[in-house]
Amino acid sequence: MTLKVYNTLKREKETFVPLKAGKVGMYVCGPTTYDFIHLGNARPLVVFDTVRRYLEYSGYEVDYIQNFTDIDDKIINRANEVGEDPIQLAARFVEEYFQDAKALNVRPATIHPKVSTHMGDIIAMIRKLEEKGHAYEMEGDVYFSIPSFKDYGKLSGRSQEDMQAGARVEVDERKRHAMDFALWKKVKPGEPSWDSPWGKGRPGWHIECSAMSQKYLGDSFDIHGGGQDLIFPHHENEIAQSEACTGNAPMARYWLHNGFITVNQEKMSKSLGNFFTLRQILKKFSGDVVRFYLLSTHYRSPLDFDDTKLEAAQKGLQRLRTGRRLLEEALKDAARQSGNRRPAAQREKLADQWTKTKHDFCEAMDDDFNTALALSLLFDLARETNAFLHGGEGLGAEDLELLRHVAETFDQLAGVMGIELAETAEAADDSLVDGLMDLLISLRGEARKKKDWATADKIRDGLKELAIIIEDTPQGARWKKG
RNA sequence: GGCGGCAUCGCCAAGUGGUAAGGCAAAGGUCUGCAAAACCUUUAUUCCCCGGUUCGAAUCCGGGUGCCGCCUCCA
Repeated sequence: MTLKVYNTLKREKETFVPLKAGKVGMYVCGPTTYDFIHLGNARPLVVFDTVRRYLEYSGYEVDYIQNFTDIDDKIINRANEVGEDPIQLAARFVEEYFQDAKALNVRPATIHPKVSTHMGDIIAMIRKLEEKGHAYEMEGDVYFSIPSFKDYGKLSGRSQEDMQAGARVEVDERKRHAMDFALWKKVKPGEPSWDSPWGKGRPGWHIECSAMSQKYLGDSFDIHGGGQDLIFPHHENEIAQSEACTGNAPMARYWLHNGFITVNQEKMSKSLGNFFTLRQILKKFSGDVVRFYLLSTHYRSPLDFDDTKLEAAQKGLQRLRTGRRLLEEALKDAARQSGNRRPAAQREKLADQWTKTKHDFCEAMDDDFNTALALSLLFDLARETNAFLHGGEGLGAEDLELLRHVAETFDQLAGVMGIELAETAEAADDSLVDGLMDLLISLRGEARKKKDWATADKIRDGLKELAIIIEDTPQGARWKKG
């Protein structure tokens, strides 16, 4: 099977072929750390973390680089507002970022480079651009010269003429071309600054990604990811800087861009004021519900946000978890393992579904990471597994072996999506709670034997208040955290 | 004005030429003391509209309508 990815550069799906066999170099634009991330920021984190997991599942060794923009106008402005040192403020939100990422089960990148610790690399690249005639200095500022790079516009599909006509920003008169952009900004009073050949100053926004991706992944690498709004100007400018600097093209072979989160069909953004921070959302829903919700739509489609969507995601995820739990109980319940194996037809039906699931899952993910389809396959497998368990009492050795395979597949495939279905060890390992629950359940069992429904229901309702659900089964009552 | 995307059941959503996945919600049934969970059954002759190509289109082409995004910091 071959992986196909939609490449923004070509505007079509292409077969993915890495530069080096068995290895993938991947760069994803990370956040500017001046505040908590919002849900819109969370989407690329989850999407590209899933891309990474699937590449690894497919056997690739992945070098995953995600930067932090820790020097920037927004950071300086925020720092001035709250009276905090900008470098310190940025560092603080880097820490907060890692907490959010962990809640979403987003693994740390191989390397998380920061602008503030790569000044030498950035300055060296600007100098090289200057030497090659792609950059010019004006009174301490350095600009990239658009006309010096003939491919400018190839990612976003604009011609240089289009852009000149469409330029609405106030044009700095000193620039040679309206669209020339800053590589280095001369220091202003009260701003953090670094020494450079052009005097004190700080880097422009785009140069960091060119310098840092080159440092860690080389002149040319496999995948560059980010949100659709970065296509222009950010990624267009990265291409100009990197390819002008090295003379090699392409900077990245595959450009992947995720769609936006919208609220009432409008883009969620800070300027519209319609954003929700991840922290706000995590007060009502767990990180894996948010992750499940984000992956339930293809990554390039827009995704509309509201609570009802997350509630639906929560219930769907719960259904998968229940299926996984019933499976675990069957595997552990010695009483059911009576040796009366199921009819072969029943077993074959489940075995077929199991085989089909593994195959179709890869096919779905190979088709430009179709996580929505991939997740639906887990539902199909869950239904078939539940039906199998529902279809009789005893389980023979062959049945158990099959169920163990199914359980393993559930965990593996859900793991590719970054979702834990099996109860985690830490959640299961609470002997005090277990002991108390055993006691309550046995008391309730005695009440039920005496048909004392009032007492039995009081215990069940009381526990429900504490978010513990009691379910009666022919094998006795069981409980779970709601 | 330039460039791009989207329109599929009440809601979400997959499906790029072969006769509409999946989830949530809803209805009926099995199980249950009642529940819960699970299972079974039902719920789009139809994919924004109008033409066209084709043996055959949600899927391709043309036109229209509506919505959204980028072109300025933004994931």
